[in-house]
Amino acid sequence: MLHLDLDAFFAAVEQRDKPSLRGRPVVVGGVGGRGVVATASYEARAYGARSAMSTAEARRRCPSGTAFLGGRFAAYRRTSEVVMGLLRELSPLVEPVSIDEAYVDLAAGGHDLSVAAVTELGRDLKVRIAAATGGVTGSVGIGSSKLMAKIGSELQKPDGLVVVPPGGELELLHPLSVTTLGGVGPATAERLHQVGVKTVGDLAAKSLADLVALAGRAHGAGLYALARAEDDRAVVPDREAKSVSHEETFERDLTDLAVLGREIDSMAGRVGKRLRDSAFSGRTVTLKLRRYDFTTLTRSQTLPQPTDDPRQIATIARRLLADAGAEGGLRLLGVGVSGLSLYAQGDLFAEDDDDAPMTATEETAPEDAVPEPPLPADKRWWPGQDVRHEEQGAGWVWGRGLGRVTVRFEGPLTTPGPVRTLAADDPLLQPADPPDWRPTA
DNA sequence: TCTGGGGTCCTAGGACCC
DNA sequence: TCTGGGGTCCTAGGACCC
Repeated sequence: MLHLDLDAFFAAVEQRDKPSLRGRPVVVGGVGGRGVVATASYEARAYGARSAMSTAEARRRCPSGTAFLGGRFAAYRRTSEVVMGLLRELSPLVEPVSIDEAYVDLAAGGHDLSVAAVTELGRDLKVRIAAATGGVTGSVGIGSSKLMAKIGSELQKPDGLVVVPPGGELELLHPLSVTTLGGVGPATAERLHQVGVKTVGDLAAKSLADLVALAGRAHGAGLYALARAEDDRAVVPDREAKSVSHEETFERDLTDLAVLGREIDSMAGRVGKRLRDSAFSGRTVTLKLRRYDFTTLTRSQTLPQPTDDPRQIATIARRLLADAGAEGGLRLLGVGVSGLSLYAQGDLFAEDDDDAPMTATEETAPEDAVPEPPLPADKRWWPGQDVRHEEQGAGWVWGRGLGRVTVRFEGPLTTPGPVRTLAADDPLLQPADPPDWRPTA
């Protein structure tokens, strides 16, 4: 496994594009009164500027002559894509973790996995990245798992290369601070410190039961394994998005519900557009708000059908805001949609085609009060396109116009058949479906 | 002039169902 | 005459990551 982490990425792109910034402290992030630092160049880090620090604090620490920049995300994305392209030459299994970070499964790329060979590969990769990006450097870690590769890339930043030889994992891991492990943030670190755990070695001495009691079932079991360098997490090249959201911190706290309503409309517009651009829609609309005193809460509502409609998203978010109230003022609002499915409202079913798969319908949500035209006899639904789940020959098909139509097939969906419209009381839709029913009939 | 924005995953309680 | 045992879905919050 290889892990690549580009060094002070946003600041490095700025220094590449603007020679006058080279060798000078550069801070990229929010430049408004409530901004925070996204990336500080290594020159700025020398003065104590750090990611996630308020920009005001970074201004205090850095000398005059420091460049404070708002960021040019299109440029970062282009540069990132160049780098990801180089990684994909190494292996079909590349998992971008963020715009400046990725894992590569070298085994899947058919490489010689000897220490000497992967060391050479890492060196060569760094040279090619610098050449292709005009001087952006990256730190590379290579090891037997995601855990070891990631730790390797952190050990010699910037411009580092660390190969962890197989068998050397625990020797490297155990002296390190527990906070080196992914998933150990401030809260977990504090609790671990209270029971005397400072290093990964200390962690490895704890029982599974102790860690589960301390950090919860999933997290505790994860820590127990990582402390032993047990990590079989696979590289997942194409993760599907699970939610889409937009949020904004205001320069000054807002109280006026009319003003806040317009902010919601604008955010719902962005979210709806992004959903539409990616052909997703979602059922759960979430409003996030942060009050004047930084208390943060979320309110959500789940719809019977997925939506990507900005007006519908905004209407729900506005109502959630009205219920939550804006007393004292809000410093942040956010609008999000989750529970996503690949689903085009109507469009998938609008085209007529004569491959004539089988289908059946049942209205499941009469309270939706969707005006309900009789189902046209020539309507075609496409199991192959819209099956959301396939297992043991069972599947669910989505229709339009009648609300959500959920049909359960007790048979393979592979054989097309003629369209059938079943009444709600059709025996085929009853719980006692004959187990050998084939929807080819 | 403290404390961004975009996400993921997990937990827990309550409603509801069989 | 005092309370099952699964399971799913929804909501809310929290920890964490980059």
